[in-house]
Amino acid sequence: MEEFLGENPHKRLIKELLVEGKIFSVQLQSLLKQPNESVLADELIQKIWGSLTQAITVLNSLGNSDNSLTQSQIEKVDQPNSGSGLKMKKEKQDRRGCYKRRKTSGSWMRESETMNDGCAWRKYGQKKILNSKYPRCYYRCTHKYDQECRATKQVQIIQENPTKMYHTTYFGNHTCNSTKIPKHTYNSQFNHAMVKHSNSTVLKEEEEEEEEESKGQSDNASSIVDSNLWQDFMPSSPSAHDSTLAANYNAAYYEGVISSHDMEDLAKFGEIEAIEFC
DNA sequence: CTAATTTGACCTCT
DNA sequence: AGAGGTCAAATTAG
Repeated sequence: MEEFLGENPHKRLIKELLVEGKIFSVQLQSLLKQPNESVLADELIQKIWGSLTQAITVLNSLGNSDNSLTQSQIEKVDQPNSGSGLKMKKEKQDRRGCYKRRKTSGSWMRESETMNDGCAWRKYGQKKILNSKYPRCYYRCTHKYDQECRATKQVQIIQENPTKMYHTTYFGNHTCNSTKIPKHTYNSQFNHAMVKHSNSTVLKEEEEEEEEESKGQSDNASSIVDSNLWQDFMPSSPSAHDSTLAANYNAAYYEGVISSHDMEDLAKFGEIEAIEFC
């Protein structure tokens, strides 16, 4: 959510709808023509979903200025030495229950057979939810305090499903450096999972890194690759001049996925340094 | 002993 | 008023 602040909403919408939506859709289309690619196709579907969710978030913020104000106020309160009344209250009183009810914007969801996503989470609460057979569990990043990582998630068993499936809602990005996501993947952050994971060399490197890292952790290692895939569609601030990103955009243009007009917009907003097409 | 989990209380929001 | 989100003391696990 924070990544939206200070970013041009128009720019964000173009990224989410014109670029990500189109690129991922076409990639999915080509994947569906190939056998044995159902896992990657599923990941792409999740990414498209995430992209659309982000776009809706931006639209919501455009359509309701009151919400934007509330968000900025919340951010202000969170800053140290803000001196606001709420902050004073937080410092001097019992902080239990002192929170703003979470809005669904800025969140994204995932359904899986395992709760494990490769990150270190700490459970901080569990609630019985109305009309729900199973309770909802609340998790925050283990490094909330030592690295000020504000990522949280809510996990709920999907009751309709006979096999145990988990519906997880994520809030905020991990800002800690404890995730198993290789830096080159995490930092580029503009959802290049298809590019990266279709490259066997890169994938192998990632698996080796993960194997090293997983030695000291209790998480189930079986879902590490899966976790890296889904982590790629975490909403986050893209690197404006990421070379892979620019290459991806240009490839998308050549494939006809995005138009010259889209590319002009991207150049205008600084997503690519120069328009490479003729 | 330390870290994680459980659980009831407390608070905000609808 | 009640549902949902968070806190923190108590408890459990490693």
